[in-house]
Amino acid sequence: MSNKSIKAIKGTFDILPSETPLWTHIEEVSRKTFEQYGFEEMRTPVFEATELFVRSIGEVTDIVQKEMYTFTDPGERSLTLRPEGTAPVVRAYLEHRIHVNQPFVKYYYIGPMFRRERPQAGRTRQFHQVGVEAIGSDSPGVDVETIALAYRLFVQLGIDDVSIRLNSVGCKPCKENYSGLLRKFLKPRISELCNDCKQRIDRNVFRVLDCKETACRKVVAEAPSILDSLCKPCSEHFDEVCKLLENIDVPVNIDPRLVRGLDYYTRTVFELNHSALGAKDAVGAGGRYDNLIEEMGGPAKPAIGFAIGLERTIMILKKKGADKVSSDKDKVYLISLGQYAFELNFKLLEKLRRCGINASMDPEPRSTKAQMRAADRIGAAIAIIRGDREIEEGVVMLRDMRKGNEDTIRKDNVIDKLLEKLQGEN
RNA sequence: GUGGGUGUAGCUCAGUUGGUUAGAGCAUCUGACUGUGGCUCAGAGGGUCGGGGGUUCGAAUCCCCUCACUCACCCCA
Repeated sequence: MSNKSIKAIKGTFDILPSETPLWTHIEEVSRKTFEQYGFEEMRTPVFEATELFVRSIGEVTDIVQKEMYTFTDPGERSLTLRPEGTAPVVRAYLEHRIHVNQPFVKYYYIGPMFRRERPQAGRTRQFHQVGVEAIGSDSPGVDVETIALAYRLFVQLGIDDVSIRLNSVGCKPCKENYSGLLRKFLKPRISELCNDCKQRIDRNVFRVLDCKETACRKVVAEAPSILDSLCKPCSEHFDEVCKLLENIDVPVNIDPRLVRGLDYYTRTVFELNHSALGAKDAVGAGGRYDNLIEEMGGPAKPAIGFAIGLERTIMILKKKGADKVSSDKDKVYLISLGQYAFELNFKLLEKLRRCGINASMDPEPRSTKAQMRAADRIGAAIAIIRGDREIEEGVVMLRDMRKGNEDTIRKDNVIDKLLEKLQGEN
């Protein structure tokens, strides 16, 4: 390929018509499932003030430090393409003062996110997420509803073998206590840890728990559990979450080593994993963020949410061979033998479309064979064939492309006959 | 940011120790079938062999540089 041609930029990709039905299917299933659970759609801009993400995600996180698409607009404002969906929703929630008359709200969003990472399987620079945020309650029931929804969504998509990891990182004091304990535990064993983890002890201790190096895992296996460091309210909250989850048969594995990358998480955190994805196998994740809204200058409103990655969901569906979605409405193809027939068909084409029938025809009257092939290729249910013979008799021929039989009918009855046939099949 | 791998037709890929007009399958178009798709058969179109430089009588093949893509690590969904 010539390197002069303009190509989609690294980490982005086109979704061609052969793939769009799968994407719209996932979006439709998501919308339907979210609305069953009482969530409403929120749409926010794809770019925001940079400050929004710096404050919410956390200044020292990798996302903010090196992965954001940040630019200065001609008005000298620093803007950033959203790297995740929670902060914008929270911003909109506060900006419209929704808490004033709606103490508890449930939102969902669907759309592209942007992070400048090195692309690889299941990770692109423009990627797509669907997610939810439930704002205004710290009831364990909301945690459970949210986790159940995440699980349900995958089941609805035909993925019933996700595994769910669940943990609680506690409230702020719990987190601080535990990070102290963990440091105290790790410092004497620092020589046993990998180089990355040696630095993590000071920068972000929790991440040591997540390390995949076997040496680190060995050390971590004996580390104190965060669940033992929770304060009484956090501990009771977590127990209640676990109990309720059991009641409704959502399978979770409690994993005291589960931590999240974003700073704002508190208490319940969870991750949905699938074996088809390999080492980094998260397809969805979320958790509580009880302090974020207050930290963003709003009222003290506890909240919880999650997001799932669509590219990864599609990877799973493809590996399962479940990525073929049923085709839409039946189509009709008009075949013209000769110029005059072509003109008559062109008139009929528009009439059919006005009746709500999906109809198309060749842009020019080619050979019968070529037009038949075209009809076959688009998967037409019915071909309307018209040539000099039919014109002379005032009829058209309807060919059922699946059965292979043909009917000759009067041209004035075409639409009624078509509607009848198409309806009979659907 | 780090480390591997791969670049030949729209797609998937062959291409021998360097050898002259660069191949196959799929896809597309045309025909066999002068008005009928899927199957079969025949034919056609489609390539600056990623780019640049070097070695050589001769380079897709060997050397150097470069670009792109890809997988993994880091981190995240």
